[in-house]
Amino acid sequence: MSKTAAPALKTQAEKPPADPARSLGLLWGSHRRPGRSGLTIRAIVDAALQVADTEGLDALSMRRVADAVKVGTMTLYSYVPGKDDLTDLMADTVMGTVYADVDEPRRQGDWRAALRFVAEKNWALHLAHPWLCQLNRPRPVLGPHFILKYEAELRPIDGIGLRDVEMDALLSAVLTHVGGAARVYHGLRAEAQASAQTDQEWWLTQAPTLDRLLDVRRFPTAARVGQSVGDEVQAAADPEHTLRFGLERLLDGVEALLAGRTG
Amino acid sequence: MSKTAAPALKTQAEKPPADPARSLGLLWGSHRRPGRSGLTIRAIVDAALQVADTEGLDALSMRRVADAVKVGTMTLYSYVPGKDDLTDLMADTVMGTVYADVDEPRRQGDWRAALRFVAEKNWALHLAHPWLCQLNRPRPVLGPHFILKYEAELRPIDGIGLRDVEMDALLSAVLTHVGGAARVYHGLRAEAQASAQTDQEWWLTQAPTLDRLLDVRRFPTAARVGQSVGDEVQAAADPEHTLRFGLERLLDGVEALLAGRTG
DNA sequence: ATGGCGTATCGTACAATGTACGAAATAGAC
DNA sequence: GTCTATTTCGTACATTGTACGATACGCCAT
Repeated sequence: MSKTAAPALKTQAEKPPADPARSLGLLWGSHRRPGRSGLTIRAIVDAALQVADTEGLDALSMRRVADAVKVGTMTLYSYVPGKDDLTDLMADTVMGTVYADVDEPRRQGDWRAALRFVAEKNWALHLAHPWLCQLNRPRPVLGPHFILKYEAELRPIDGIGLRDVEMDALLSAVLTHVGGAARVYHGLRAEAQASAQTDQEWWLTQAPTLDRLLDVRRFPTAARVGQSVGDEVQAAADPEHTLRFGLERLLDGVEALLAGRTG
Repeated sequence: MSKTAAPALKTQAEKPPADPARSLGLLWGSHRRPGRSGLTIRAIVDAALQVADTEGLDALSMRRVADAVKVGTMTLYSYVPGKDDLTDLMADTVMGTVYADVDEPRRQGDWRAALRFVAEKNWALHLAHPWLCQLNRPRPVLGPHFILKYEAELRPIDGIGLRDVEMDALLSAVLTHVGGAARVYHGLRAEAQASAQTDQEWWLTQAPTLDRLLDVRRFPTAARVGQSVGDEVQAAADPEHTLRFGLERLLDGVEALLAGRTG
């Protein structure tokens, strides 16, 4: 029927092997060894970070990065196997900027203070690099800075009475929570910017449309709570409140668990 | 320089207005009104869901969907303004499959049982539709099924002693937690499938490479905990454990808060 | 039945993307 | 200075979302 003569059809999802050893080696290797043109992996990653931080992940293309470092597009591929590896490098790189050293979280006091500190720093990380929760790498990155960050975040909750897997689960819960709040936060920001309005104005313009559609009779709770949340968003402090509330509940829950074990 | 004669350059991020009223109207409108070819929005969304569920979000293209419903690609655009709106419709549609009715969570018992039920159902939702945590819509979808789900999830925690914004924050924390666990879960699954190995085998093949790179002297805690987590993953039950641990801590924390207020 | 009108259909086209391929240029070894 | 291996990068291609316009069809007045 259609005249398109497909040269090859992919019924299965077939990707090139994506050698994990190669990727790991890249992450852990030296990024400062210059090539013939004086270019380094470090410089490529820095340029990519610059683009992503200032123009968003959508603007991050291989051509764009190549232009930024003044080489031909394909030259990048002699430094980095592909775009995914580049984003891995970007992610691992910013992981190195979170803590001054591997014991900084530990120095904040008890484990509660440390986890609050961890949450704060990760929140700041997501604010500085909005693309972090956009890039959708399925596998964890496992670069050196990531491991170091993991170590830094585990230390203050080591020995407080949790099993190893519980420590991991707790940390994962905190980080996931921060990431989720950041996603919401950026969603609101993007919305505001897209409509060239403030968050407040967005809710005001959307309210009439929603009111007509959202029947208070059918959705009494949702309508009331949504209204309250909308009011708070107008008051501007919202996603951080959500973040703090969930975090404190989580910490209280851990405290209860520990108390139950020692008591 | 380059011979590409760009007809228009975008220095700024300029998107077509993406009329929110239009999108909302589409979400809340009738999806069963057939066009001249007998096609309906419902049928399009169903076909898109089929593709995304079975072949992944990467395989979801307008051409693919159009083929599935046996129309020309551009015909879709007389039903749906664009791909983003289609994914919005997909998301809202599956939101309607989570609960049997709006009071199902409430019927599970107290608020703890209800929230556990909510977490379970959302977990199942993410397992059935892996693309859910991949699609990166910045703004919330706000379709009818989404609102109904929100209502269903709010009701059991209404009147237990939380302020409105706290109810929203708590629910958001639970859902974010589930989503995060699901992301990890799918990451492991994808990894295993990509390498045509089981999770266990993946850890086994990666372990030697990692051991060489990951110095136990520099990362004692991370090395030990990572090892433990790896062992548990081999034991197969892991992401659900992480999910359950964080959830229970969160619930305990809420309980402590409520006890502090009434006591 | 027939003519006309409005809209649904959809073939073609275009800009953008990641990257495979292979020719050209260049640095280092002798 | 010549040879060789590697780096550089222009070109090309498949794939994506979707803008544009020509076409074809259903419906209504006649």
